Amino acid sequence: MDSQFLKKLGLKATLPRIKILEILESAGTARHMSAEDVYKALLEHGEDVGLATVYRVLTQFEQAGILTRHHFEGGQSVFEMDEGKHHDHILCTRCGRVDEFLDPTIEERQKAIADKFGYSMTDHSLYIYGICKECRKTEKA
Amino acid sequence: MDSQFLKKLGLKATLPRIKILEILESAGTARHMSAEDVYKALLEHGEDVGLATVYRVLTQFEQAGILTRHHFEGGQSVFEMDEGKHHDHILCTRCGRVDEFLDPTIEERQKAIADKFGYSMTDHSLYIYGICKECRKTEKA
DNA sequence: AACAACAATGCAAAAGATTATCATTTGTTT
DNA sequence: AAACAAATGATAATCTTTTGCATTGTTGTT
Ligand SMILES: [Mn+2]
Ligand SMILES: [Mn+2]
Ligand SMILES: [Zn+2]
Ligand SMILES: [Zn+2]
Repeated sequence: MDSQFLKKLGLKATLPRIKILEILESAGTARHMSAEDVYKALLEHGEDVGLATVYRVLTQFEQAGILTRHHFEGGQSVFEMDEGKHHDHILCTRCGRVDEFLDPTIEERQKAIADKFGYSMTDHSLYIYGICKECRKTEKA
Repeated sequence: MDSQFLKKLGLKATLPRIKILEILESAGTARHMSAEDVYKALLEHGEDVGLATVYRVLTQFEQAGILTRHHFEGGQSVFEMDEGKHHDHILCTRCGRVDEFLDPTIEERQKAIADKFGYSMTDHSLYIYGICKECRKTEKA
């Protein structure tokens, strides 16, 4: 039960939090969701949760370390459940497709650069933008 | 004269554009400026330019390819004059310090990843966040 | 140098995303 | 079940950026 999971995080097991957790866990392919996305998904499931609450809960989940916030190009923050392993993103600016990758060489180099400049690295963000294979196909017309 | 430069870009040589160009060219250390930063700098120089115009002109300069827009963590876009060579950024989340670097290995790997996933890469953004040496010193107290 | 044509500007309003306020409801503990 | 604190929802507020529109400025032409 998600209630137990929430309590372990020190969060009250409220209905909105349980529902948002369900949405995020069952997101499948559309793992990267904006607050608005989550809000709409809730409405579709017939759940009556305010948008302000969605924002609040997402921020709490982020602080609790169970999800990550990303700043993809163009406005809103997007969130995704943490599946333990860090990864970066490559996305199609045409159709919005998102793929995930982890490149040990890049990770390593980042650390080396931080050291070289005298920074203690706390975080990093890497986004690759491009046009996916599908979109290039469609566009050939 | 900046007027000629602007005309070559197909932009009318208006006072706001000339002044904004001057600000950006002479920014020195504070090369990474938000629209608000540019606006304040103009006011300090006694120039009476509207904030809306600053936003418009910065966007035009970006489209003309003479400056680059970045999305650092936390809010506003920042702009910097293009000095020809692409580079990435490492920044201190404590004091706002920004350093620039270019790592051929990382650039190479990014391209390889795009290929592997079938994307034709159009752009990428890499930010490393951390605490700079100075800030770590101050904080030891 | 004055003119017409059209682009650019400034102000204020609008928009979009996120956060804050506060009365009311809910979860948890007793 | 009662009591207390925490969480919610509706709405207002904030912050950044964009837009609308009347006015002004720039440029090529008389
Ligand atoms: Mn991801
Ligand atoms: Mn730079
Ligand atoms: Zn695509
Ligand atoms: Zn610092």
